[in-house]
Amino acid sequence: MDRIIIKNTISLVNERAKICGFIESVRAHGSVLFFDIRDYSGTIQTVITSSNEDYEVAKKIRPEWVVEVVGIVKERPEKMKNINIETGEVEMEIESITVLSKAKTPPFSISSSGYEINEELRMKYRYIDLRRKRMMENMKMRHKALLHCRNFLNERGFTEIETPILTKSTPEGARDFLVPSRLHPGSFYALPQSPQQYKQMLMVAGLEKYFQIARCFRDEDLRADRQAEFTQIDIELSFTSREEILELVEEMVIQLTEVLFPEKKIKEKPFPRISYNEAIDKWGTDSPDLRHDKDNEEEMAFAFIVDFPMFEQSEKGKWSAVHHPFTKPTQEDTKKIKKSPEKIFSLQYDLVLNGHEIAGGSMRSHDPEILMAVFEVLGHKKEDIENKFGHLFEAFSYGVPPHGGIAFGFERLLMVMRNEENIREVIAFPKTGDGRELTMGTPSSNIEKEQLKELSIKVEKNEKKRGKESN
RNA sequence: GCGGCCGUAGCUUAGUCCGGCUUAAAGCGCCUCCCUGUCACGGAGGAGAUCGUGGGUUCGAAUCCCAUCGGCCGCGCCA
Repeated sequence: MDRIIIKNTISLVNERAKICGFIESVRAHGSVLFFDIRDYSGTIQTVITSSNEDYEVAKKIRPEWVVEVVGIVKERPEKMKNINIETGEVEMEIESITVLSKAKTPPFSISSSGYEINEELRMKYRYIDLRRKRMMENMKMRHKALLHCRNFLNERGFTEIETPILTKSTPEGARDFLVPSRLHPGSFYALPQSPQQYKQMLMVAGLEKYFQIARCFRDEDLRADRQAEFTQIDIELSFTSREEILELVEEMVIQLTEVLFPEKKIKEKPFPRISYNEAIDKWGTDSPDLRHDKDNEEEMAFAFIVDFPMFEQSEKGKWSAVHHPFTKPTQEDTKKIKKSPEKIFSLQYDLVLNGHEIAGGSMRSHDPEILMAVFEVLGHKKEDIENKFGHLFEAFSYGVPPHGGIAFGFERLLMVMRNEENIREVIAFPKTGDGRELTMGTPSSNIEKEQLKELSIKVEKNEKKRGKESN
């Protein structure tokens, strides 16, 4: 007999069926036993009486054991229906029950939302934590949202392309995670902070409309809405304009909201375009929360922030790019760019939602002279530029379509959509505040000497930190 | 790197300010027994805590002091 998923039992009244799942709760009444059984689709009440030959086995069954049940789905008598659960109009009369796996008592309750439970404990036993309804729904919505975006972009002619995870350290920007190379002792790959340069080279390749669901890595300190490892929906297209890109992502997130989160109200359509200077003047931030009521989780206040300054200056007088150096300045006179960087604006844009920056992008400099001028303002020497970005200049020298793009911080978007305060709630196995993953116990210093030797790595022991090791 | 908050049974917390009425309390969970219609089942009983760790002050420390470890949030950082 094939196993059916629990939510489908509703349509099988008076039929024999097999279900599998976890014991959610046990209610014992002498010679009648009720088990609520849960699988990923839902929960159903099952019942067994002392006349059943499996009754003695059933009496020993405890919450979270994994069982297989064969029985008859019955409509419940009117007064025994439970309108509070999806399958509350039916129950399964157990004919036979088999224990597939016993379970220890879980270290914490999984019937609650889980917010009250010590997070370190939740992370250590994440595979149990994910059993709770809220987490299960977060994971399912994550899947649906990603699928929605993938389908949306596919329908508009975008090609999904995977760029390397083992890539090259990028100067400036965030710290890189480095990976030692065995075949090239002393050389390192870096994990991508974003697929930025690869996707621009795909434009040189003529692929025109690219997207990727891209894992990105930044070795910086974490925040409630920031992880070291995260997912971007990364988009780039050729022969485009700022407005075309804004309209594309606007349509994508409006559809996403209306299809998957119909309870949400989008405050303003089309999204307002607000200049950076106006945002700073009015709200003192470039990611303002524009909701009427800041406590209203159902209100989605999207806005595009545009017209960013190209450069910002540190206290020491060093210039850096507000976004990244590939962003196209609005000024095309390279002399003016170099002479007064403070006056230069860029074709950068951010999408903000309820006080969170959820996407950022720009039109890119495809003119090598402008790109070079920007690098010079940033204080790179000519040979440095050749060394670090020569590949991009060379690529551009073979003909490059004007192009631009955008990248979504996917988890941040999802976090807001799911009314979560923390990005960890929408990630299956997230990192703690100090960058550890507690289920596996990463990072680990428990590396075989032989492995280190192959990689030509010597480790200076840091006694102070060793106590934190999980393995 | 800096700042704030936090750490007491398996879980969530009370007690900490103001040291002794504490043999450290409660709810949930767990174990045993009873119960044929519950669905947060109910009833009876029971086990379970060297109060994060180390040191100090004191006749006496969960409580005061010092150090240390761990967690969360924020700042820096995040092209």
